Amino acid sequence: MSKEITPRSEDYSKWYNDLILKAGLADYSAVRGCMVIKPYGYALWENMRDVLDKKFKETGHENAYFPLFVPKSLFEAEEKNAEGFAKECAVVTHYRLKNDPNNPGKLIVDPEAKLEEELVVRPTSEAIIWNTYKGWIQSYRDLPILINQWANVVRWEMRTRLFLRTAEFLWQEGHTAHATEEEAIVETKQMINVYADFAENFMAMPVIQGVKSANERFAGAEDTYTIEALMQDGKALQSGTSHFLGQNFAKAFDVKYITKDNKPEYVWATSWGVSTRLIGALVMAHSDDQGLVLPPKLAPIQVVIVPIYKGEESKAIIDAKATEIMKNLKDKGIKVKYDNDDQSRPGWKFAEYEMKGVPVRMALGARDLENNVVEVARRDTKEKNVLSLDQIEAQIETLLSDIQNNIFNKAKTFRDENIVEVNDWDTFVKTLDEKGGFISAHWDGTPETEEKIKEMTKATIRCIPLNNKQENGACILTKNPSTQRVLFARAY
RNA sequence: CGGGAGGUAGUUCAGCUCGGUAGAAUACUUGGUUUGGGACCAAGGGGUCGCAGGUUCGAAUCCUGUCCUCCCGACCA
Repeated sequence: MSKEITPRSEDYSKWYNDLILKAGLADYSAVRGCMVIKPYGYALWENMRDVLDKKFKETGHENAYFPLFVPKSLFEAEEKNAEGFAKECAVVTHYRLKNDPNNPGKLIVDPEAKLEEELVVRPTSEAIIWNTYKGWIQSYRDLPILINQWANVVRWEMRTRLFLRTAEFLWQEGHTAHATEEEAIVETKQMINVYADFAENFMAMPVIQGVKSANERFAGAEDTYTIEALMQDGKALQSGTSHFLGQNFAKAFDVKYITKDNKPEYVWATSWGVSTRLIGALVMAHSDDQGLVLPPKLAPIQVVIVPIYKGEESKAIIDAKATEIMKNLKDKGIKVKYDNDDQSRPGWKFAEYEMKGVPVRMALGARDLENNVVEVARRDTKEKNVLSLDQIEAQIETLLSDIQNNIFNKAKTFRDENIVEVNDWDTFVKTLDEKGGFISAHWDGTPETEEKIKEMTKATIRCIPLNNKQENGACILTKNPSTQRVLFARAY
């Protein structure tokens, strides 16, 4: 069949692309670097979005929506932020097309319709949002502002990869304003915790929480907190970030509030986001050469029932039983699909749902009905078991939970096996080349050293883990004194 | 932006070296037989060969230009 995917061992990136395309998550589009998210991929995003949205609301945030376009003068207000994003901005310069007089049927940009001021298509929304917050904040009574928006952003990346880095992507961005530094820092940490909890308990993807080095920090932030995950090929993936923005944006947009003591004070800010990149992370974290492996908590379909019948009469009987099982599972809140499509045969369906990563498959045939059993296959281990149809709902519920735990543990074991402490340069380089993974090593704390290491090895500091153990040591490269280890890796 | 690969049927690709009526597999349509791991038989439909020029009696094939996509790198979430 044409639906085979390239094995990971042969070509990891080809495997990844094959998987996305053949599992029906996304397609390439006519636009460079932009992809079409297909219904199955979008369903996955919706599930992620719903869980996150609930968590944001539980932590006191509200959703709002700000414009796609940012006037250039606003965009450039916060210098570091502007500088950081400038080289990847799409810019709107005109607002009208007209017929090409020299080429009938074709359109040209109407030179008469040049904008007074260019509009930047948002690569992130701090500028437009802080310009707005200025009008909303006068007193300490107006604080905090805790807002999130679900949106698309555009970053004109030189090289793109499905989900991991696309020119346009979907994300959420939280933007909060606080009266005190302390409160803003608490918020920043709270949100990275929300992300870590989501990654581990829903995506079943273990992450390391930490702080970015100055080089890797978000443009315009005082501190960037990150969750870092490890992919199966040994490369790290930054999966979510939460920024403490200090008073940088408040100063840039002149956002002050009057304190209880009637003194003007700049507002403290945070911003935090995760994107459709998480889908790429999810794919790479668990999937295998047969296709996707999805965590039950996020899978668009948790259980698929495949009927196996001979003739119409047998089909009718199995239909009846399968429909009953489906109803009972649905009553338990389980997402079930009963695939009684007569156009494809069971074997084809088995392969297809494995490709799509459906966690549990039930195969129900006449033979099973006679014995009051059903064949249940789990996607993660590919184990098949014949289970009694009595209390099947409870058994499936347990199984789904087992699968969720199992794929998390598997990913965690892999991750833990791939964090190594390294104390000398040769081993550092050798480990990167041969094994990949996170390397815990001493660093002298200077941006120059980090830059040099990056140039020499392509490895960057992924983060300085939170609650990092303090110990004296010597920098892996310069041998200068160091007080703690940081995590290095090659990253996506 | 540098390097590489590519654009021919819905899809994957062959054909190009050496110019001569556009091919395969798969998918699709119809009919039949099937259904416990990607079914089988029969018939059928489907492509201005990325685009624009040029050479030629004749171009998917040769030449020039151009657009686009993917992969690797630099940049980045």
